[in-house]
Amino acid sequence: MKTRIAEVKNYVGQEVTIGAWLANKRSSGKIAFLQLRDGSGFIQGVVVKAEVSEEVFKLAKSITQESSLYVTGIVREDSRSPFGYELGVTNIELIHEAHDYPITPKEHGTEFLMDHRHLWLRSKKQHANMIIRNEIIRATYEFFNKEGFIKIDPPILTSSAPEGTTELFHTKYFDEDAFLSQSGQLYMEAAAMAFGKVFSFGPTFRAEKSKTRRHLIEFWMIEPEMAFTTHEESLEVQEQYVSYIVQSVLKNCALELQTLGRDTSKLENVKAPFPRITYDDAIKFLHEQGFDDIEWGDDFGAPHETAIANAYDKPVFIVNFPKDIKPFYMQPHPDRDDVVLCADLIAPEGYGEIIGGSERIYDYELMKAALEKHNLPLDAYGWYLDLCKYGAVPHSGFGLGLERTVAWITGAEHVRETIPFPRLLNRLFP
RNA sequence: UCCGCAGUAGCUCAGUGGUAGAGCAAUCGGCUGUUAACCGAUUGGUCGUAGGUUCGAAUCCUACCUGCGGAGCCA
Repeated sequence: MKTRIAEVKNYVGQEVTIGAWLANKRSSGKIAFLQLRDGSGFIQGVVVKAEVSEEVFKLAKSITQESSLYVTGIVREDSRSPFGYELGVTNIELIHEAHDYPITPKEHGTEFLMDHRHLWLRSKKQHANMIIRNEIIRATYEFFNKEGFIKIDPPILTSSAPEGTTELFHTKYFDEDAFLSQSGQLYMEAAAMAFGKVFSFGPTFRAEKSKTRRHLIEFWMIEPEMAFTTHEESLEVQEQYVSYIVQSVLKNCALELQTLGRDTSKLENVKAPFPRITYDDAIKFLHEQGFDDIEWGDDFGAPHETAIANAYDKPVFIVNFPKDIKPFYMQPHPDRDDVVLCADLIAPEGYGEIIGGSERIYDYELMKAALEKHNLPLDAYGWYLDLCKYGAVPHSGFGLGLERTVAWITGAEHVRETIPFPRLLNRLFP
């Protein structure tokens, strides 16, 4: 019976064949332990000299790391295995013999591992990272489908910047100038007026010279947008959504979290509702904590975000930022002219901002004035202004950065380990 | 763009002016329950690049390149 490692629990006591790669091996004179992986999981194959042919035992002792094999054996439960099962090998068929696999079972530096990212993905921890990333993606689709959202795909090639500030990747669109999308939000607002509740999930490009553990040049963002929805209602969706993905990972990726050595007690507590602190109170709090390098009107730096996050045992919303440090499309606070209806969600343990969201302006004159104030060309934004012209409604939305969320949940040191092939300031390879 | 750190064997590193080293990987041998297995042997070098100081430079000086960590900006 041909099967995969993830399925062997269904075949205890039976003989199965698995297509696998050799991750590592240990052997002595009369027994060999093969650490096998097949993409679905990791299992140990035990080859006992007395139980197999001489050729098979000789082969077992000589197989090189990352050679591909068909391994046949009897599945048995074993408490010594973290996975719970092992394979009593009866036969091995060598498919391809690998030589001088670069990533050895010892430690390696970041540069070397990143240069071999195409091979590094095979290792146990990177495998666990990608499985958890996949679970977050799966739970995202499940959550939004359950809540009645429609998935809408905004364009990646665009003619204008949603927010005039950040640097965009410039390219040519035949004879025109074009830019890679840095956010699908404006398109999602149009989609929300067509479908009510929508979400996007796709790549985003920022040509920023950012070089920290929280930044990628190309990253993936989930951007829901909801018509007839206030800022407060949007916050409730956000905390429900984040709780849902954390609880899904805890439920479905226990082995992967264990492989990564993640302290899950800090994740178990992540259940809605999340605490909220106003920008005003956050500034006061920071001053009380002894930060004298920030004043009302400044944006938070990484140390500020971390200090605020550390005051809570769940993700925390910072709400109502000053208008001047936020993008043009945010709805002003009804009682105050100087702040807008927005929130950043700060993840615990120093992982920083994972969501930015707001209620959007829907008054035509207000939007027109906002565009003009930011020197954005009205002709390029004409289609966006149309949304305020034909049946405008209060609406809110947010963007969640996938890699930062994966980094937080997996406990990764750096977001580069949370995406299969990271694009960084100095890395476009492999 | 700015600040700080680093570049020596395939990998991780030691070596601060006088013959280029260790562990791992690889190869060979040993070992019946290993968990980065262990033990013995063998193989393995343009010391990031260019220039300079010196009888002599991996080591000191200058420039450049590359990477890492952080800042700003952001998700």
